[in-house]
Amino acid sequence: MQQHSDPHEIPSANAPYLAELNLQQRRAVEHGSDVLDQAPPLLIIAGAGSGKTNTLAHRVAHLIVCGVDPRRIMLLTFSRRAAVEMQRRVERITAKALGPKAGVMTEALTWSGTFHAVGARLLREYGPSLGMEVNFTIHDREDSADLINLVRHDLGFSKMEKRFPMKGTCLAIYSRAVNAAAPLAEVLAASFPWCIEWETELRRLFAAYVEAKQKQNVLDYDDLLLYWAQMMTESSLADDLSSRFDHVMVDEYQDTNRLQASILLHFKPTGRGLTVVGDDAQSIYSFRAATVRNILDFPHHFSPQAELITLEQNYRSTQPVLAAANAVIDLASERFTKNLWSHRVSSDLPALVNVADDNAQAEYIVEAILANREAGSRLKDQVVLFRTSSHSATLEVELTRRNIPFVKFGGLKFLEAAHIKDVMSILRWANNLRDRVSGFRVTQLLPGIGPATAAKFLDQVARSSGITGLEDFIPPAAAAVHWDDFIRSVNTLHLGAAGWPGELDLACRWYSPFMQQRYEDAQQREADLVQLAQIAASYPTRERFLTELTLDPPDATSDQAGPPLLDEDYLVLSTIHSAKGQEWTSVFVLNVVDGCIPSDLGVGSTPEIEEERRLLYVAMTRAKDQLHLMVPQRFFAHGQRSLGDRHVYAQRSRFIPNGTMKHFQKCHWPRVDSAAGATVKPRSSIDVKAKMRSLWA
DNA sequence: TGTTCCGTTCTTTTT
DNA sequence: GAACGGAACA
Repeated sequence: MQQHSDPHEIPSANAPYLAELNLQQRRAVEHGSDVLDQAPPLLIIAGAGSGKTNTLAHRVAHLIVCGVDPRRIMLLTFSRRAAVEMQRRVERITAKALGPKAGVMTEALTWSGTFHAVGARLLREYGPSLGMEVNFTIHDREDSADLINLVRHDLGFSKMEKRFPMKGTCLAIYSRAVNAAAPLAEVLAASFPWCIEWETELRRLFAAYVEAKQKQNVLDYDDLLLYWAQMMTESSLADDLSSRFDHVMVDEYQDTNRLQASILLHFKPTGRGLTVVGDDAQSIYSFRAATVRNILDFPHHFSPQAELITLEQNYRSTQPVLAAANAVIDLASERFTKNLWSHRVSSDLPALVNVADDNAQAEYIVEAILANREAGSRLKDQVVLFRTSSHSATLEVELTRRNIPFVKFGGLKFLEAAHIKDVMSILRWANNLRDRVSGFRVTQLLPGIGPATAAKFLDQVARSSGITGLEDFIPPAAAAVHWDDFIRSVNTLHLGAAGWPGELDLACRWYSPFMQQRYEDAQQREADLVQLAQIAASYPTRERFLTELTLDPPDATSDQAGPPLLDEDYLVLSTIHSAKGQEWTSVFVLNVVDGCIPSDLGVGSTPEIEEERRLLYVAMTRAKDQLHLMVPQRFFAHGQRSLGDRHVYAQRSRFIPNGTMKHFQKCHWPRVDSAAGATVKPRSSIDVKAKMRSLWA
């Protein structure tokens, strides 16, 4: 697979596979194809629905057709899902141009994935040059929080007279400091002002946390970027890596953070062969330290500057949907780009639907969705979006009651269930006996063993080279019956004697009795383990399974439910964040009220409010034909104050002020038939009860 | 030392 | 409504 030296082989401007692109898209696709790996950097600002993914896929395909070795292309995406989708499209487009031999080429496009996944792969490869061990374990967010908690206890921070920040908060602070590449004091002042007084302790905590990770040979998500970034500051390694890739492309660049930008700039310092794509109006991940400055400042990092191409024609939405979305984003205090336009005419304005409460909201949506299905629209063409995973609870109950299949993205993940974590911990611990979080969890599965005994045992394991030959450790009486089997099973796994995926079966078989004892609903959980075994079978090795599952956890009910469900029709429920980059014919957005969008947690500062505005914009621009914004008059706030939950009277979101109303049709539901007199639904008694309780508050 | 129970605090979005 | 820390009990 060598590059063509003969310029005549470069596809002519009339290549049929490029025919359906518009002028701007075409420019983006063909940028630099006359000079191939000498191409100057390219920045594509691509508005919502402007064919961004398609353009990038065409660019990759075009490069391959022009003779670029696909093994020398790196494609960095925001999620694994996006990477898979991109790959699929590149394949299709390349096949049009190259016919049957295209498959071989696109198969070789192996360097595509998230920054984290690619980082993990590089670190396994370059680890030895960095003084790292290669068989490191990757901790997910919960594991990392657990480890930080252990350290927090060791340092005695868990019992101060004033309460020390909780493990999740500690990790969030650490993570932000790392990803924003900012000093601790700055991070505390900007994002965690209530923790400022703990700066000294936090610094000690983080130092000890880093030390613990290294001792145990584990990396957290942030380390995958941090070590990669460190590697890039070592010029010999950076040069080596840089010379392996002619083209580096980054999707969703508006949602990258400073650490990722620094990796990129060291990777391709001249910018040659670099393409980044994004839309500043859709930046919604600043809570993860993403900064929109990355995309705005991109052109100035290079000389000559990056070429800028803007895609403004929207192919997705009808004009009225787009007009409403534009009206929302127009009110943003800072706007950097473009006004989207569309040829797709429609007389239907987006609907702003007033309903009484959460229940009415759920009923309305179910009715509307069924009506759409009657009219020929599949469930799959419709989506319900929400700010917070818990907002869909009532709707989920209603969908279940009415027997409407659905899949939910975002929120609680399969891997977060206790029994799944237990089994995963067994495997991870067997893989790396120094991984204390896993060992701690596994050891305590045995009856009679709690934190103190587990800690003592793990100390011994750490001092010896394996798990056997620790005869001097005497388990407590209650655990004695299980002890030999425990040691034998873990050791078998540790030695890798059972093979993959047989090892998972072994782990499950050992674990099962403890699960039966521990949980009432063991039956249900047993089914999850079967599910896990199915997933495991699709990975070639234990290490790949552990790594890739940590970096790309299956979504709550989709991947988990597996292929059979994918053939069926189902409704999609998703957080707005998880809906990024996707589109549906009909979109319903829940709780478009102040307190939900914007979230009342996010109204502290102007940038936070602006991000919430963009979030609504992202939600609205997912719609092709139909858009419903739901406005319940009351919503249920989890009882933060005193006695239990309470209803809050809600205002329409501040992002839809009166001035924007002309873009919407206002509806009320249930409809009040004025001729026959108001058909008022009987009020539920909940309010009365709450009032009674509050008499005694 | 392990387990259970009770009171307090915090509650988003995800690789 | 969950998760944590502390206290009481086995």
